[in-house]
Amino acid sequence: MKQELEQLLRAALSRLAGSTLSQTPPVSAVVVERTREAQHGDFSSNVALRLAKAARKSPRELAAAIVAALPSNALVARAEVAGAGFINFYLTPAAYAGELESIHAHGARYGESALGARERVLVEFVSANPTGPLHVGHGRQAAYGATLANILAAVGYDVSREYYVNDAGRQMDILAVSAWVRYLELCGEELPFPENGYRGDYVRALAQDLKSAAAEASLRRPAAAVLAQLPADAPAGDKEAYIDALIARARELLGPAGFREVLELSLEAMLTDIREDLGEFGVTFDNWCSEHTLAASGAINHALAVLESQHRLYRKGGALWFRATEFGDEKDRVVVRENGQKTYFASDIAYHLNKRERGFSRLIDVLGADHHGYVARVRAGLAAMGQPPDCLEVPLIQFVSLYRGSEKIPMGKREAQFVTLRELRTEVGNDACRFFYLMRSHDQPLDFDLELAKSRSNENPVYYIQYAHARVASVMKQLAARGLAVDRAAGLAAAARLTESHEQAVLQTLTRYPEVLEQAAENRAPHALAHYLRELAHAFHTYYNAQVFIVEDAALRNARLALVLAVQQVVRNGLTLLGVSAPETM
RNA sequence: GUGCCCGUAGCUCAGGCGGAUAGAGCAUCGGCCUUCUAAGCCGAGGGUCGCAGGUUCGAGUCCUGCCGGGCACGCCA
Repeated sequence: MKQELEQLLRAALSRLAGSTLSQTPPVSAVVVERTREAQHGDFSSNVALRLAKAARKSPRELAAAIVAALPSNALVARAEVAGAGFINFYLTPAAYAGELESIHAHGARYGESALGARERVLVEFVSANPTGPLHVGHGRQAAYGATLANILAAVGYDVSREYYVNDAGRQMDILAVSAWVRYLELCGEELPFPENGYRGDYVRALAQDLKSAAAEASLRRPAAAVLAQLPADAPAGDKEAYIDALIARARELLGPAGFREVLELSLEAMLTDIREDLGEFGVTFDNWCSEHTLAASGAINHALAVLESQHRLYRKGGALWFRATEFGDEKDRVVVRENGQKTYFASDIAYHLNKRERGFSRLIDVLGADHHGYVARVRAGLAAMGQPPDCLEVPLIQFVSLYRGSEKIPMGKREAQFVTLRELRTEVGNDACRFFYLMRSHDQPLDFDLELAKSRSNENPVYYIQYAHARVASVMKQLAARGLAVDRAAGLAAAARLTESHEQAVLQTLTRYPEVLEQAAENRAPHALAHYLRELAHAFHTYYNAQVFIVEDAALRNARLALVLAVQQVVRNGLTLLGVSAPETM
């Protein structure tokens, strides 16, 4: 509807070009918006106000000329000049009837559009290190990324969802050695647990896995051999030096293959856990991209070669540096350390170059807010490798604080008592969990109240929306119980009977859905959809209380049922994008 | 110190490519179940949009400065 009105305005403007206007204004000047007040019509445009100065006319005068030049259209009952020079559009009943019909015709696909023009977008999200279970912060990133991807796909982007697995580097060694030490404990060895090791219970589970997998305790070594001549651990010594020495010792005692076995098994177990956790949460990926595999394929060397060919690298102090400052970063960055090791940054830019080379024109990285320093660096890297720097977008997801009522739950990785996503989902349920994560803007810190999310009351917005869906289902059951059936065609044909103010309000809200989806996609703002669904549910509940749907008059009854079924359809479509179920009963 | 995010009703937050009288939920107060699910609806009160300037026909929205809060600034991963 909105786009059609914009086209009408553009047509009017080009008719005026050469006379009233010196030239046809740019497409971006033509903006049509929903009105806030019913007395201002259904849609409104401020083009005349924007163009008045250039046209050397008063806004109202120009608006009148534009209105006079508007082609006639079946959607528009009348267009008039109002206020300072706004052009207000009043739609015909047929316009709404047509949109109602469209909802029924498109069903689950209503709201989809071609806005994205099949542009290939890679949405990378979660990408948590596989060194422990996901926590509530990852949950927010998962909900955001999955929903954003759903919405982008709905408006016509060719979307791929990816999880980047940081399975190379020291933190994997630390995980492996943590699991191994727990395994040795299980075998009956007595040795201290490293200060810098991973302490969570899941590491003990990994040790159990190791024990059942390792035939005849083949990975067991005497504690004395493990600990011989190791430096002191914290607090007396350096915990970093200690764990590195312990890793080296493990490699030495188990051999490269044995150590690799421990590492692989731990990694696989963690990834399986993460994959299942996310799967239960309704979050799936098209690709799990392994850093280790990427590095083994030569991607990092390739990226470094590209940088070298552009003369963006230099040596200083034995290390290889990238001239990031030439691309807007605050300092140059090391890509290969003095010891010959490539940095995490090197593999990061290699990964992003790889994304581009796989054919994705737009890269969206969903990251935690604490990663914001990383954005300028990676963008600099992309630019230096000849990629357009604005192809990378990084929505930063602010932190989640958990509350039980008014009491804040302390969190912190170090204390090993941080709340996992699984615990949260188990306690409040997947639906409430996803909705609560999504109802706040992602750049706003989130206070997640467990009591509220669990409450089955009017305080809880999830149920409010789901209830609207279930209520429609209930109406249909009542209908059947009275020996009646819906005649959708008859209802749509009688759409002109939907003249009550509540019916107009429901229609008006329903027809906004495609606009909401496009806006949510363009602003990367899934929460806009959550808010819209609450408004739609409100319009419906109000209507439900004000009017009886199952009336004697068959034409009116079918028209109302067609309207109410359309509400159910749009609620279901929206909830599906949010990853929230749409129940038939509550 | 430098950079990023944020500051809107008692509380939690929408509204941010400038647009007409700033909204919602919760909380508070008052109403509505013999009639399609009351997990619902209707009504009332509640605001210096952090502060000060600027840009213009028009600023919660854009610009500058300040105040306040959060986060980040490694040859860690």
